[in-house]
Amino acid sequence: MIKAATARKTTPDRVSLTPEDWEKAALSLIADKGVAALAVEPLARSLQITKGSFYWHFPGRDELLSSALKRWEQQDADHLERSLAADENPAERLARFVWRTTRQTLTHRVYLALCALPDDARIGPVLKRVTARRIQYLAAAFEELGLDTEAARRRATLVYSGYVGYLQLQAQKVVPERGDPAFDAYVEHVIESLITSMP
Amino acid sequence: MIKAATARKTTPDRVSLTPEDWEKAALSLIADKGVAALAVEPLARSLQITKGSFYWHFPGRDELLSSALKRWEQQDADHLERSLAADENPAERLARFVWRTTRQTLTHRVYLALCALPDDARIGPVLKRVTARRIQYLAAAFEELGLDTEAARRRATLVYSGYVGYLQLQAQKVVPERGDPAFDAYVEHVIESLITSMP
DNA sequence: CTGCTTCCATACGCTTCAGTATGGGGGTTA
DNA sequence: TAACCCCCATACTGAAGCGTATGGAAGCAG
Repeated sequence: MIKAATARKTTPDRVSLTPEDWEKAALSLIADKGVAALAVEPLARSLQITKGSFYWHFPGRDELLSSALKRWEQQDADHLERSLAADENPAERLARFVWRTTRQTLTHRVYLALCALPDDARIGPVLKRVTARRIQYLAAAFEELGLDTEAARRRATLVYSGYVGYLQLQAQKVVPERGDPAFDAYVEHVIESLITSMP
Repeated sequence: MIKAATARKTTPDRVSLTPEDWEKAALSLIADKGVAALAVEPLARSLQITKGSFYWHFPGRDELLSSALKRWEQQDADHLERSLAADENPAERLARFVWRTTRQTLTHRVYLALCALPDDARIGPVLKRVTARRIQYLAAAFEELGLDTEAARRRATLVYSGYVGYLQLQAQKVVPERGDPAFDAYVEHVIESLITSMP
């Protein structure tokens, strides 16, 4: 019908969408509305385009989800990598890690959304790998601080549980968000209780 | 068409379903497959019955969800009530509380499922009330132990975050389950780190 | 026996989304 | 300019699920 309206561009110089565009849009949608809301047609609408485009780039919904998760996992692994590269002392690194988790909100919201469907065949393995990697990172730092392997793992699990749990509580809006002074006080409390006070 | 097959009864002596039956079945389904899986027709099938029954007892899906959540919340509040009634000393009560959370798996699985949709208009308020109640319970105990109001609240938040986070990690199967000796060791570690070691 | 209420079966229309089929516009290449 | 390929639009089919309409069986009241 009307063709003149097709000159619309979200990013100024892109005329055709790439798989990467779809994957990033998918991750945004997941972060925002959850994995269940990841449907082809609504996503296409949000990109001002039709399904025809999608099914040219991807075989189906599952492949989009898998690709998006793969991208997300890679990104998360890179973050950890860079954290390890900074060779501060372990306590400093842990404290920094905790503080850093209070930023990068998109990654966390995706993580939170994925936590909702740990039994999904496509989500479960990715989620498990990411979680295991993060806990392993924490455990290694605690071990450097002098704890034996098992104690370090327990402590790492506790710290990480605290992180995941707090994400949930934030989503429920029962705890202060970043920006609130009470939030900073809480993070200090966590670091004090679980990191600084090492025997 | 065929009418002779209608003499089916799941529980031997029940001839007609009650709203309570539907609500309990709904909670089981939520605990098992999540809130998104709560659909009228599948639920009816699992009860060996048709939609016609459901829409006689409930106006619609939303009302079933609301009723089921109401029942769940009441049940949870009762549990807390009984916990408070036992007038042990606060430290003992906290330790018992932590240990008790390792049982009542259905309640926890429902809680976990609800955590996945904190923004839902029907789920959010219920979830928020339950969470706030539990944290308040913990904070009160910590205050009895001598912490000032804010410190008690921070500590309670940390303990509760640890609980919620561990639920998530269990769902991901990256941490030991109840029954595993490592699980007991971990719970002991939590109690030791966050409760016993009070200044 | 009649009539009324309770509880459920069956059949229908409506909506949303997955996936397919097919065609066409626009740029590139020869 | 003619052929071709990339990218997308449009128009289907089919599966699920929500909610509605209606009828029927079984029990109880009178």
